This record gives sequence, structure tokens and C-alpha cells, in this order.
Amino acid sequence: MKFELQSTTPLSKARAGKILTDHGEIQTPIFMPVGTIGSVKGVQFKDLKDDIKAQIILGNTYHLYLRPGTGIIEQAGGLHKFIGWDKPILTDSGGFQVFSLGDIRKITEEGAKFQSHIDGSRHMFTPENVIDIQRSIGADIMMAFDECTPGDADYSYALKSYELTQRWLERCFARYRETESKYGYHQSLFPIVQGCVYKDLRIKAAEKISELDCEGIAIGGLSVGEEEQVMYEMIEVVNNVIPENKPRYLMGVGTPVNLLEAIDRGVDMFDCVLPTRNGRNGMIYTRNGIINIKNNKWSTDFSPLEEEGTSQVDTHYSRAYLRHLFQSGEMLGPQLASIHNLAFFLWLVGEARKQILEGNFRKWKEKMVAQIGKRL
RNA sequence: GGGGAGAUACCAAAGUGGCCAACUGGGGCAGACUGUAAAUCUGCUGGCGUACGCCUUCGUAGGUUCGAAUCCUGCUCUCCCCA
Repeated sequence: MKFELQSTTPLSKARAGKILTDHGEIQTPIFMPVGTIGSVKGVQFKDLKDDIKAQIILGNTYHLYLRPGTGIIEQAGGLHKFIGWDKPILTDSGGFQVFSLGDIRKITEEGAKFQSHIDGSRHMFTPENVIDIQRSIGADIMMAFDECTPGDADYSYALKSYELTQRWLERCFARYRETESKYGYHQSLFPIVQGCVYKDLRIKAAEKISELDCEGIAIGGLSVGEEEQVMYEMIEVVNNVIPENKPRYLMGVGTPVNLLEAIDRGVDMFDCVLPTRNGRNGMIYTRNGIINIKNNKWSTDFSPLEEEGTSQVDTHYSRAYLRHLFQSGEMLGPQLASIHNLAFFLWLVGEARKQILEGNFRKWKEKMVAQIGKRL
């Protein structure tokens, strides 16, 4: 994998760049649709590619390990072949699931014991087997196994958690170095900076990780309950430490406004379930603000979903019709909303990139933030 | 014409003297959702008020009672069976 920093922009730390993988190029800043179980929920790959213009998608180690299992994925020749997606894939390590599974898991030095949310069966993730599983999946970018510290953790817990993540990180990289890709193309491994909402921990983690011979760096454990301003502050703190010549990935973030604020602070990569999950639940993000398409006020609005939208659904379907689909429980509603939202997120980062390259990012961002955060 | 059953909020449907402004479901109206245990979850749904509360409701008109959606009487309407 190669990363080329193409441009920065005045008054801002925003960057435009290119990541070159064996499955093609990724232009940053980029938003990566989440396809946890090998599917971006409700969206066909054809639409993901042609309409949404996704350049890379996510998969999830935890979910794919439970179903269909690494055996089937290996037989298929890796996840790309299994799902029919020939562009880059990034897999999350399962650290977040260990966090969100709550009381059906237990964390020890060795790793995380957990019960399947599907059938209750008992399993264990270790830094080593999480790398092995991601080798079987064949992700272009693999993530280190971390503990995603809750946003409200106290200092002593956050410290212990960060130290554990750090020890796990060394084990991840050790395993990474002693294994190789199963499918003939390169796989990268990104470490994850933890440290909760404590600046000194974030700085320490960032410093340690900066010494690593890695191809990109992720910031994790944010947007998990802390205030948005705190999240922005943590991004700044970390990005001040980590090297400029590697892509920076802010995990699990966020709203359109979050994306612009984070890009402004030097983040290159994002993933989030919001465009699909909230889309399925009737929330439509647009250039002019946020629409709850289920609201009565759209029932006779026969104008296009979004006049200036980039996806085909935007100009082809009216708001009134989309509301009708949601009211009626038709699956087409959530599908169209997901396509629209993803296309909007991809447009947003693409436009940000353009503005960075032209040197106008800051001004454009200020204008957009005021617009896209509004409730319509 | 004779016999029987019933009328409860937007719809369906409980409730058969006080704990009833009225169970529950649907529908409707809002809200939540950030490395997806989520096409999920939550709240509201007679009026006014943030709230203690006040006012108007259980076909309709009266009555009994300290108190009625619930008991009694008249009326109106609906459904079923027999002719």
C-alpha cells in the first residue's frame, strides 16, 4: 500500500491524498460504507459502485467469523470474491463488538472471551487469531485488535485499557509479520490510538504508535458517548503527534458535520453506520439539512428527494413518494434512503477533497457546516 | 311480523357500580440512532396546562346512587336467526 499526500490547505490541517492498494486507488479524504456482514445493508454492489461511487467498504471480523465463518470465505477465495467486490476492503477487528456486546464478554490479558450474539456459543478473540481471521478474509486493510474504551471511563480504567490495547498491538504486529497474505495481494495492518478522553493518554498512545512501522493509523474510541467538542479535541491532540505521511482513519465517525470538522483537523478516512442505519430509519442527509422523511410535512412534497443530489435516486423519486414508501413499510424506502445517504456522504468527502486541492476548504467548510446540520 | 345480540376514543376491541380519561392491538404524530446484536427502539395519541390539576367523554334522553361506560326506563341505530 502506498499513500501520497497531494495537498494541504491554508488555515486548516485538511489534506487531500491518494492511497494505492492492490485492489485500486482510494482518494482521500474518503468515507467508507459499512458492510459488516459482507453486505452494505440494503444496497446492491452495482449501486455501491456506479451510483454511490464507493471506493472502499468495510467488513467485520467478528461478524464474518461467526457467519459464514473463515472456512467458507477461504473456499470462496477471500471476501472480495465471495461478495463480488473487487475494490478495496477494510475489516474492523472486532474490538468494537467486544465493547458493544456488553455483558456477554470478558476481557483478559490473553484476549476477549465472548458469547456469540447469534447462538450464545463461546469464543475467544486474541490479537493473534484476529490477525489470522483477517488473513483468511483477505482485507486490504486489517485493523489491530483493541479494546474500545467507553467514553465515560474514568482515568484509571482508561489507562489500563490503553495499556492493554498497546500490548495487544505488539502481539498483532508480531503475528502480522510472521504470516502472509493468502490470496497474493498485500494486506496492511493499522494500529488504533486509544486513550479515551484523556489528552495525556492519547498523546502517549499516539507517540508509541508513531514509532511503529505501519502504513496507516486509526483513531478509535471516539464518538462513544463523549461530547463532540471533546472528540474534536482528541483528534487534534492525536494528529499533532502522528506522522503526516500516513493516512489517518477516524473510526466510526460520523455525522456529515463530524466529517467536515475531522477533515479540517487532518483526518483522511471515515466509516460510519449512520448513512445506512439512519437512512433505514427515515433520516435523509442532504446539502441543505436533515430530513426526517417520515414526517407528515413531506406527504405532499412532490419535488425530487434532492435536486442537486449525485445519485440517480435523488432526481428520480419525490419526497412524497419516499415518505409513502416508509409509511407503508415498503422495503424500497429504506433501500433508496440508504443509497441516497451513502451517495451524499461520498459526495461530501469528494467535494471536500476538491476544495482542499483548490485551497478553499476552510471557507467552503464553514458554509457547509451551517447548512448540513440543520433540521428541515 | 316474531325472537336474539349489540352500540366504548381515528379503527378494532377490553372494561359490566368507585382503583376509568378508560387495558390491548392497529393506525396516526413525534423522537432516538456515530469502528451495525438495529429495515430497530422510545414517547405521545379527548381538550387546556411544564406540572399538582381542571374541563368534556363510553349511541341518545331521562332516572337510581354519595358515586355510572357499568344498574333502570324511553328513544334511535346496527347486526343475526325465523317467517
